[in-house]
Amino acid sequence: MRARGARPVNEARTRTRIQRRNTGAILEAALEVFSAHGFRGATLDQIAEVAGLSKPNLLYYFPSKEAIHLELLTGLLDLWLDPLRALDPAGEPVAEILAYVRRKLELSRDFPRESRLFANEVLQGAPRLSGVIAGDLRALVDEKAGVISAWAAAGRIRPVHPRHLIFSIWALTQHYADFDVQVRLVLGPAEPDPFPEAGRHLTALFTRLLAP
Amino acid sequence: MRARGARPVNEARTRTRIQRRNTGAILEAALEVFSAHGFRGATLDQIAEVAGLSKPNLLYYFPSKEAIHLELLTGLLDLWLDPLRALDPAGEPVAEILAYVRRKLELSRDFPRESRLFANEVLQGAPRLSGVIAGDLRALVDEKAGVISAWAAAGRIRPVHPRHLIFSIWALTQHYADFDVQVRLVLGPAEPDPFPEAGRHLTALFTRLLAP
DNA sequence: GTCTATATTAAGATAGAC
DNA sequence: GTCTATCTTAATATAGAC
Repeated sequence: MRARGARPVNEARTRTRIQRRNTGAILEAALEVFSAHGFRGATLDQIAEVAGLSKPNLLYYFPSKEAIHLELLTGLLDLWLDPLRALDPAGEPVAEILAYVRRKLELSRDFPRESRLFANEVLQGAPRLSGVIAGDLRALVDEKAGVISAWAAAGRIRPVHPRHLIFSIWALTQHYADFDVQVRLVLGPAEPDPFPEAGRHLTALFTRLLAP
Repeated sequence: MRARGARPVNEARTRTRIQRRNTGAILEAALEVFSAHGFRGATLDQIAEVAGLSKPNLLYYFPSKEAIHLELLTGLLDLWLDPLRALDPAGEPVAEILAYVRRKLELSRDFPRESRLFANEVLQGAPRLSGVIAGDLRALVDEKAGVISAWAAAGRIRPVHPRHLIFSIWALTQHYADFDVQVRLVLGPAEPDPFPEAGRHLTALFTRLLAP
């Protein structure tokens, strides 16, 4: 046993490790609860219970409920926009767009809670995201819309409104995360995993829309 | 001036007229507030203020916040499902489906709050709608999926997964209501009304997908 | 039918012991 | 760092006068 205050470096490392574990548990629990009930519908009690911590302990790591929510939203932006960033102007047009669709559908399958977190936020007027949407996201869409327009002008894809094409990709892929409950209830128990069929359907849809 | 209690029939009519006006104002205000903030995020104070009534007066007409919300949801179901019901097996296949798309897009344009009310509900697990979805809605989709399959089998439209086609129509049209804020922020102020362009885009999309 | 006043509960946040 | 206890506010709902 060492004296109190000794080896501050190790102490710091220990604290950091605990902090990381707890911060991670809180964010994971918050994602679960916020995505299922929205910001107002979620309670710190629920998040604390899911995280396995006490409510005051949550507020030791984050200053407020709002701060946890904001941390989640901003932390997820990159994950959410990376597939569009990856659209390569030098690639084969139809293959590039189909790859984007596939990656977005994989996000819906693998990160449905993240999708619903964003959907909740945008649905309620995007109060915390309007800046990013009107800024970074709009700039990115403008850039990629230019790429798509150039492909269409060169006859490498059929003519299409580039921004509405991007909206269509978002709408069609995110639908399988955001409306997951409805999709599964309508398909019924005989089709427990909608994603393989959804992938084939969307591939056909965008191929027929775009292949020259 | 007539004696208290006289002419009960007229009294009743008067009450009924006031009741109708107030009940309508409450539901209109509730739609505004619930669609913008979700069930938990909405407060009776907000609804009362928008309706121009006092909070206790709200609860004179409806037994609870939950009851107002449920009345809205169930009251909107017909409006929401009618376009799919109208899909005519005897019509020209591509025209029928394009008409369905157009009617759904018009619903998004003209009743965006209703769309967001449903979206909020389904997004959060459809706690109050899962019965209808697994029942009436699923039966309706099954029926119309049969029609679409028959059209495809007869070579009158290109082969397509009928249920995922219906999901695609829902996703693409409702996106313009549910993600309206994002659509407008990304398009920017130069394009203040996304719907005309959206209509042309979706017509092209479904024509290329389905026209044999 | 409508209002003021209030009961009751839930939820975000803090104090202070350990 | 973590907990129990508690403060404070806000929100649903009700009582009771008019």
